[in-house]
Amino acid sequence: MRTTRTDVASELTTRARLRNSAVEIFAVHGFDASVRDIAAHAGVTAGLITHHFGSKQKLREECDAEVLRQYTSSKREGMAMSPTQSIASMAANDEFAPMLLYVLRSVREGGPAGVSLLENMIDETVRFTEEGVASGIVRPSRDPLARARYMVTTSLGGLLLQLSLVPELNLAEIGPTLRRIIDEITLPTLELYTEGVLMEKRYLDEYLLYIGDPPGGTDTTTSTS
Amino acid sequence: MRTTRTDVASELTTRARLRNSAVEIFAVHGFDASVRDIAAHAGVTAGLITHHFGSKQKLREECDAEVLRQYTSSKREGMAMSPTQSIASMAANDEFAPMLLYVLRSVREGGPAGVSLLENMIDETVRFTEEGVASGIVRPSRDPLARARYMVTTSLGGLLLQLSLVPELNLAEIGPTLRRIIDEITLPTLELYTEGVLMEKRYLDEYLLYIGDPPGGTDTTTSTS
DNA sequence: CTCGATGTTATACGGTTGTATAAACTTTTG
DNA sequence: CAAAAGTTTATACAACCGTATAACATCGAG
Repeated sequence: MRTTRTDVASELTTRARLRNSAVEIFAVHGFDASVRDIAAHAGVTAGLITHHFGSKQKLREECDAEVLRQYTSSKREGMAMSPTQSIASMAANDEFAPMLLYVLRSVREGGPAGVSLLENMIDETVRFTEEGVASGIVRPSRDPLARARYMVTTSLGGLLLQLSLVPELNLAEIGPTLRRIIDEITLPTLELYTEGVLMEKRYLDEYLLYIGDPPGGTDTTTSTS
Repeated sequence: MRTTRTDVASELTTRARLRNSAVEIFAVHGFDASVRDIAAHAGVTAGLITHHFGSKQKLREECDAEVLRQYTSSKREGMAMSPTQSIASMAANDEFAPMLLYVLRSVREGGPAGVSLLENMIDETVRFTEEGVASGIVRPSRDPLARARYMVTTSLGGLLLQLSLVPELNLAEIGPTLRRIIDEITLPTLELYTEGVLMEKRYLDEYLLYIGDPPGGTDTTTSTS
């Protein structure tokens, strides 16, 4: 029985070592990576992983929980940020590279972990934009939740799409690659977010007319055109 | 030897039938779907597919080519459109559902087929926005190529991200799902594209000042800080 | 009618996967 | 020191994968 302090510590570190190895392999090679690859990366045999986690699914769940914990804790440091800002700041720290890539893969896969992460980011963006509206920095929206969902899915999806264009990126390349991508999208993002793309308000007005009252806005006066 | 006309026709239709079956299975179940599943969906055995295409890789390549052909031909009907518009118009036609889902999966996977499709869309968007700028509809950009790349990757990536949140969508649900997603993002897209999000030009101006002259401007003076 | 080419299936082989089991090794404990 | 508990490996098994091979079925050509 493990009673001594060193025993407990070594057991925990072994579990943690295997889990971290799994996170890295999952992040780099995707969630179809074999248990044997994960074990080899940790310098052990596949049976040890089964012995510690029972099944690959359980291992995956522990990885999800750990990555979620790392993600939220490394985000709580500063103030409220947009998900893109959070990711950008994490991309600056190479230590967070595996966790970050794991998060992106989770979201792209669309499983339960990815969905909860995404909903988390959307909620955060709603709060972030509300603060911005209150302080006069952000323009109010006719449907703040839809806008937050749109901003998160497009920015995150765009990042994912550009990442998937890089063939087999290893752990060392994640940070620089993310920073390069974020560098390249900074100008278009700022242009779009401050000036828009369309010169005329026609299309928006026509859509608002077609769709009727915008959600949330109790528009009693029929002020057309 | 196949000399008669009927022989050639039947052979071609068999190949086409297998190929179309493969496209559907790849579209719905992803590119990890087994050859046996594809064969079962076509009502044949796995050996027949190997006999006709040699290997799974070859089958995949023929599917890529066929889908690319369908995509470009079903797009050439109208005038120049943004990729999102093209996808939206295709989503209205349930017949295009497998091809459309296959295209989206290809792009998400990031293989050669997906990369060429994406580059194709970016080029098209550059031309599309150039026409818009010329006719006064679209606001000029400081870096038109970067903006086109940004618009394509974000809109397409956002679509992909929202699609991956729908668990195991079958062929009949693709059309309605895509239409629902596009409906939900229409208002935020129009808001963002006509009004932007930020109230002040500060952030853009500060970035332009920080980065120096926008690309295309040959900045010879070493203007530090 | 026979022959041969072609469409199709049945079967099998080597590889990889997740996982179960038991043995060997290491460390702690009584 | 020896017994026990925990750690790690070696091995095996069943399932599935892509693919190769040979046999069977079908049908037109000479």
